[in-house]
Amino acid sequence: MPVILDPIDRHILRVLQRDGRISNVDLAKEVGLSPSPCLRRVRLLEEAGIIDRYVAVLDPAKVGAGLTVFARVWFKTQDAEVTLRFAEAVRRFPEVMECYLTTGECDAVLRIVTADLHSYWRFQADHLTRIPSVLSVKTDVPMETLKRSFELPLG
Amino acid sequence: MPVILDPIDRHILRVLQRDGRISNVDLAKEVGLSPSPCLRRVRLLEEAGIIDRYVAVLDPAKVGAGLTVFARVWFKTQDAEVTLRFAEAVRRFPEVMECYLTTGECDAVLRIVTADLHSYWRFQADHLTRIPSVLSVKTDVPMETLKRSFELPLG
DNA sequence: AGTCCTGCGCAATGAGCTTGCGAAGCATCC
DNA sequence: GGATGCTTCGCAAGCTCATTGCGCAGGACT
Repeated sequence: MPVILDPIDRHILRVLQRDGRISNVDLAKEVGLSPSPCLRRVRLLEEAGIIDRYVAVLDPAKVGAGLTVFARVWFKTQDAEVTLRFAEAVRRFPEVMECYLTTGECDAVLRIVTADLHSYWRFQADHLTRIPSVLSVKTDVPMETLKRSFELPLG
Repeated sequence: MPVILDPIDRHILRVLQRDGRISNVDLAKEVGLSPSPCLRRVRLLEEAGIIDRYVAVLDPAKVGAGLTVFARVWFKTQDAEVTLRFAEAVRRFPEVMECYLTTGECDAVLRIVTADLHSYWRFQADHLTRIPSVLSVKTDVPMETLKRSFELPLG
């Protein structure tokens, strides 16, 4: 069950993280295999869940989702009930791209995507702060994206 | 130059954000077109930069990158020189998946991925706090991921 | 040395991609 | 009001690529 990753597997993963739609023959050439064992390895990586899925990455600015906001959230209380309800609420909002429960300064970190600052404040007022679990919200608003990578480091 | 998105284009984008490797014939069926005009639309979306790229999404836990940390960074000063050097430094670290320059409470927000908390503190001590621009760092450490979506809302 | 096991390359078949072409819908302009 | 030009569709042909089964080589264990 635990699939070991040899250098060729890591090479495959590195290439697929850069180009998820590369043809199998090109991928095979890149990693120094013939097409069939290369495809077999990819299938194994998929079945093992190491490759979770393939997605198209859109340009946020060009589809009316130009603004990213990081919202740090504090809960009213810290019980399981509260986090569960918060999770359910958050899952329904497509604007919330990521949601993490944290320990330390705040209780949750959200990455929220909207068209502009106007839409964001509307979302926060109308939806985010109305979730019963939420005590308060603090935002960090990026003015510029310096780096946005999708490639996990593979040792 | 400004490419307009009709409902079919948005439908295509929605599907490709969910499955970036769907075959063109299946995609065409899904959106109610024949394969050729469907492929043509996809090509146009790619050339317009609306589709930026296709990537394989890996399971972080299974490739030794199980820990995500949000680091908020404060700079020593606020000039262009400092941000430029910070950007260059950050770009070289594969652990830094995202980096945003922010306004408000802190100066930058980073999403950093490492194997575990140990590796993170080592990274912060050895690399992050040694960037000359950096005055201080505060971290928010997720204990649990409630949501990790790659699908931008498309109206 | 013999056997088992794992992983590679090769070849054939079938599916999907890609391009050119003709037709239909629609707006514009005499 | 009808003709013209533009856009975008569907169809068909050629070609690349994915997929599967099979034989073979190299290493481990007996």
